[in-house]
Amino acid sequence: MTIHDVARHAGVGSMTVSRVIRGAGNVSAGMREKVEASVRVLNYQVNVAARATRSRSSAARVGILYSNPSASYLSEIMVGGLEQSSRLASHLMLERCEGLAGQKQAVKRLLAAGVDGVILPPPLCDSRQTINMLRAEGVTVLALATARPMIDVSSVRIDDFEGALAMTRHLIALGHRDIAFIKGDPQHTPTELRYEGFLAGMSEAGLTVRPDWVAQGLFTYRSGLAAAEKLFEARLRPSAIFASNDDMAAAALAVAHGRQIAVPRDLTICGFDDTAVATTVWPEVTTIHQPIAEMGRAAVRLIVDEIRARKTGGDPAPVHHLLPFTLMERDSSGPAPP
Amino acid sequence: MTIHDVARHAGVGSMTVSRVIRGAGNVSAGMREKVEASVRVLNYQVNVAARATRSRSSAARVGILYSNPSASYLSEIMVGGLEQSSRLASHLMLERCEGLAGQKQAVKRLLAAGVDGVILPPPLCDSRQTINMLRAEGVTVLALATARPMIDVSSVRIDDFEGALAMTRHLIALGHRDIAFIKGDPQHTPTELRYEGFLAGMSEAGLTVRPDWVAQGLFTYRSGLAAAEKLFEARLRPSAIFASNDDMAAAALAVAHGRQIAVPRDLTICGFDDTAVATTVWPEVTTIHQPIAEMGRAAVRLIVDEIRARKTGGDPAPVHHLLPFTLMERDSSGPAPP
DNA sequence: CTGAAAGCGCTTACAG
DNA sequence: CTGAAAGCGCTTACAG
Repeated sequence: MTIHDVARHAGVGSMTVSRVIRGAGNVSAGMREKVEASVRVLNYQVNVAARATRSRSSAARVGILYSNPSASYLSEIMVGGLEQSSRLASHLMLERCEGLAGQKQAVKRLLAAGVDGVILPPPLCDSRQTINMLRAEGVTVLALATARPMIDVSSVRIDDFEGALAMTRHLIALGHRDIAFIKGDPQHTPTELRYEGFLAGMSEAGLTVRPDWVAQGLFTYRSGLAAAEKLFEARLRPSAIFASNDDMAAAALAVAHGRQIAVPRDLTICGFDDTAVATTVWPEVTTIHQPIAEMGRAAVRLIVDEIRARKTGGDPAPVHHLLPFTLMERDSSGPAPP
Repeated sequence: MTIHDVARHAGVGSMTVSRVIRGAGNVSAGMREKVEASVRVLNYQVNVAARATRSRSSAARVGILYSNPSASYLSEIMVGGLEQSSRLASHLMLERCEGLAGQKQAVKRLLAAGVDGVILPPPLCDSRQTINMLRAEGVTVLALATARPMIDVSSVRIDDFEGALAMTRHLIALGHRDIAFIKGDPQHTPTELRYEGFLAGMSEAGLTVRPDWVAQGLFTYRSGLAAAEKLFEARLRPSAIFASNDDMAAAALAVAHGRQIAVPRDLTICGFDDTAVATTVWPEVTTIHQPIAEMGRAAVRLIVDEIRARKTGGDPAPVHHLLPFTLMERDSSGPAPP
């Protein structure tokens, strides 16, 4: 089943079929319809390999460079990324690195494989050093799920501030007024924004934030254990704990369980990110869902566009794409006790 | 940089270069060396797209059909699978499904995309129904990380019995004699094998298994909570708990934490699989690591071989590939208390 | 707006 | 064992 079979079936030239399937312009409506009908009838599918040989510019090679911490995102990124990549006839590569030395090696491997662009999930998305290393080799870079996009680097993300604000409003709507917060690692970009979103939500409801109800965490489970213990040692016990990621929310859940505090009857706990652990623990954690698959799709689309523009001599401006998040209401949250 | 550049550099014909890079026979040692040297000097890389156009048989399309529970494996599978896939110039697709209806739709989408073969991670790898559905459409199937391979379906896996045996021996070597076990979901294939491996390890050391130290779980965190609570209510407390997966080990850890039992000082806890949760919780869980990336690589290689054999009119026998596991000693295990 | 020709980089026959 | 020719299925110029 080739382009020529479709052309014969539709009674047009092969070039017209090529134009239609590529979505190129310069095709009359009548021709387009005939071709599209034939494509449907014959169940034609482009041969991406053949396409790639001829149109060098289409065969963009895109790498995803990740380090351990973001592994939980990875499969979801791949779901969207692979789909988009096969649609664009681009090639997707996965490369893992750890530490700075490992990073340099990984960049070398990617270059040897001929990458044109690299997508960086967290936390590498916020490493100026990594970005510069890649750019020095002429590689196009895109930051995925970063909280603070750099003005000169294309990004795909959700709004962390708005996410935290939405969660805080949700808790307040459930009747909670005594809300504690577990902050994330000060080194990571989402930390500040999520905390500010929380403060904004409290403030707009006229609620105060007690200093002993704010605990410092590091986004790890272990830090969540310590933070939760600290919160429970406060003079008054909050009716809800908003942890700024799911790992720490899961830890808070474990601590509550150990203290025989029933969740959500006596205490509401919620997180952020909707990673695997949120649905692993029990009760499952109410959290802010990042549309990671969608973000992977968008990332591949944007970076391939940018690569193509660059190959044809252009100097495309960075694109910043903001996607909507979703508040996932699960069993770890409930109305405030009377 | 093409095959012709290499040929010119080496002073041979392009066909000779093609033979060398493909690893085909019929090349004299002298020629081979000259070509290999030039490849190295010029840093030549095959253009997989071009290769794929000519050798039709290479352009195998492989789908990975997964359902939610195995999502934690997915990124690791992709790491190995993508690498192998790009080496073989095959195409990898990802498709998710939930429930039986979703499964039928997913199979339809995969067929529409023209898959030749489908890799099934757990738990779909053990669904005769799914396998038959795919086979009815002429699709080659491979079961990944199944515990009980079906005689007529190719598989890539580790030995669950040996894994559980190794962990049990490890605990015994640490001085533990009072070892409790949390079983998995009776519906899943690894459950029985892991339990048998545990029994074999205990038996060969002349240790008895107390009935009240064996708890039934379902592989979920929640079931692990209940199972651990039950174990702690036994008349005597074990010095080690071997949970048959990491989710349940994490739950046991949470229960121990709640009861102020120090891990690993007063209690050793270990799991199986080495999924993300094993390194999320604290202390990190000692567990049996499945080499998932390697398994992804092997799965793609085997299924592409099988697809090619079938395309050329052959009727290849199913292949069963067993990979070695690794015991990951982390902080949740330690010597038995005196 | 449409199509016949040339060529992408490789491999499959075919001939020596 | 070695290589010149033809062709994979598509797209990029080029001509109408």
